[in-house]
Amino acid sequence: MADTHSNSTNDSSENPAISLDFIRQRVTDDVAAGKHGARVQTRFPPEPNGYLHIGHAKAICLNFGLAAEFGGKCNLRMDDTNPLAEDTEYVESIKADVQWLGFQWDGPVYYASDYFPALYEMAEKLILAGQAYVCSLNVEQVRQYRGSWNSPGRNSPDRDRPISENLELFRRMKAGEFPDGSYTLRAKIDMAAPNMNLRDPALYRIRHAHHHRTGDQWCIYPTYDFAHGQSDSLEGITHSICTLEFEDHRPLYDWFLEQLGIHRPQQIEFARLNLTNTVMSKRRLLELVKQGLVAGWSDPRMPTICGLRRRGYTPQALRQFCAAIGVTKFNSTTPMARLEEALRHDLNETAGRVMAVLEPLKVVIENIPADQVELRTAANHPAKPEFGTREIPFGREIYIERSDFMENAPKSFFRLQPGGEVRLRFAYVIKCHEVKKDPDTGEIVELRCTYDPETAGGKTSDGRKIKGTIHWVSAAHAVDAEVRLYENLLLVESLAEVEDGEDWKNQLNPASLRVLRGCKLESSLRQARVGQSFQFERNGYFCLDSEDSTAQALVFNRSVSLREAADKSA
RNA sequence: UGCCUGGUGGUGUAAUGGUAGCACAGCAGAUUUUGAUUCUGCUUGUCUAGGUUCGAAUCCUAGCCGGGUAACCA
Repeated sequence: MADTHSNSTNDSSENPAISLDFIRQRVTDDVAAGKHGARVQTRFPPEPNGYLHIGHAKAICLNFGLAAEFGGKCNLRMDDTNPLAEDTEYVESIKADVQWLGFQWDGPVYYASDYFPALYEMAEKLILAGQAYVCSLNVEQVRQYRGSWNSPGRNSPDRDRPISENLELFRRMKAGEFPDGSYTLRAKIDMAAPNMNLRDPALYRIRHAHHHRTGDQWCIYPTYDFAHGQSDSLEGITHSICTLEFEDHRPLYDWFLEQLGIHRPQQIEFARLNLTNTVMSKRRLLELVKQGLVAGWSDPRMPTICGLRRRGYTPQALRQFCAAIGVTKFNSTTPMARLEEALRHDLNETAGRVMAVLEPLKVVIENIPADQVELRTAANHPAKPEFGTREIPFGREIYIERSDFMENAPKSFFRLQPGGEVRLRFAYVIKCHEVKKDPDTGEIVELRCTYDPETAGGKTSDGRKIKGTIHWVSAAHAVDAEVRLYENLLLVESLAEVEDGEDWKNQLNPASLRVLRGCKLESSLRQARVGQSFQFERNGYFCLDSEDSTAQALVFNRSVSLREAADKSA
């Protein structure tokens, strides 16, 4: 997929830091020591059972970034050892998301399933070496035999099965002679090991299931532990980076490679990303999608890569964010505001400015004839002349934001009020002298104003100060559109605050999506393309919705609001 | 309760025995035709207790607190 964001990039903040994080430090040391022939090869190994999210982006930036910085390579490998959960739909989305983020894997996409034959051979090798056996215990029995943290486990009654019998049974498992769950192949390590992962872990289980790539070729599938390290090894990975929960698996990862006598990558664990006010677990994300609580994986409220993309996040902003949060082993939580700030930082530099009125209030400028239209020149970026200018029509009837007018305004309010003046951005100063209301509801329906012809461009001829400047759109030229405003998905910062037994979905923010219809946009927005970001002046950064917008019915998403001064009135 | 692992301002993250810095947030001010941006300044921190050392966030000991971990998930 192409980088659909046409705005120019600004990756200056992605320059290599002066200080290295602990992983980069370690890789630096390894290279200096000539380990693995001073070669650096990483991999990003997602399981294709869901869509990638911002947490994966951290891992992607780390793995691909590391490879790039050390002149190495990074593979993309689908960790597809569980046919029950995986699907090609996910494979395709993962590839698209990685590329959109701006990374390209080395060579073809790899699959753990490509190694099923090799893995099978390794399993037989372990059986022959007396280090693996076929066990007939069921799930419940295995749990009981495993013991607990305080008590050692007991050996399986099948632990001392003769090698020849193990081999025969394993081959029959492969041949499909047994039903699911009837046998497993287990490593023979130590049922009293303090590390539970070493208490004879399962290597293979029987699953008469259709695999998204190997079809019905196999009915036994390797477990994560048996597949991951060896896959790394087969690909010549030097540094196998994963998240903290795999720390306890490292001894097992190393054990397999040592027993098999094959290339030994170094597993290094880092803390996964936690973000406030959102959900990140695949299970919960899937729950939102399945229950229709969001409009699919790409709902702009989702922390998925495709959701963020549709929301208007740029690859640059995401990469900058990942670089800024750093890599450690400390279990931290990053405020959502930090992510939003990364987007603003990028878009402030790259997004062209336009005017759009989200909640329109009609203003009639009485001293302009009905048929008069004047073109005003507007800068496309206040600080970047190279963005050029555009002509915007100005006439008798315009729309301004309802919130930019107040009848009984406090002193701190410096936009439009009865008898007061305000500057129309790029146009003239207007003065309000009449407020028209709906006789029944009392709602303000129209403002009658006059403009000062001596204030072309907004500068007064007599030197009087005009404090407020508001945006506006010519009523005769405005384009109607739907605009979607987004807020945090969750009301609470963390789901840890949810009490046991309570449905976490009670914490979903009812205001996470607010749809505004009949918004009045500057006509240039008709030419907006998917992937292009704009700043609607004073309102925030917006982009065309990639799924629901049509030429007849434009739909814009607010990517992120502008920062607002704390004391802003009204 | 075992094992693994971590603890630096409000939130993150540097300092690799030698001035505790940076970012985000917050506060105050300047500039501003976006209450944006930009710029300036400020507040707030080494989990605790001992020890080693001329000198400790860093090394040692003990404690305290947090996270992970007992799928035929990954």
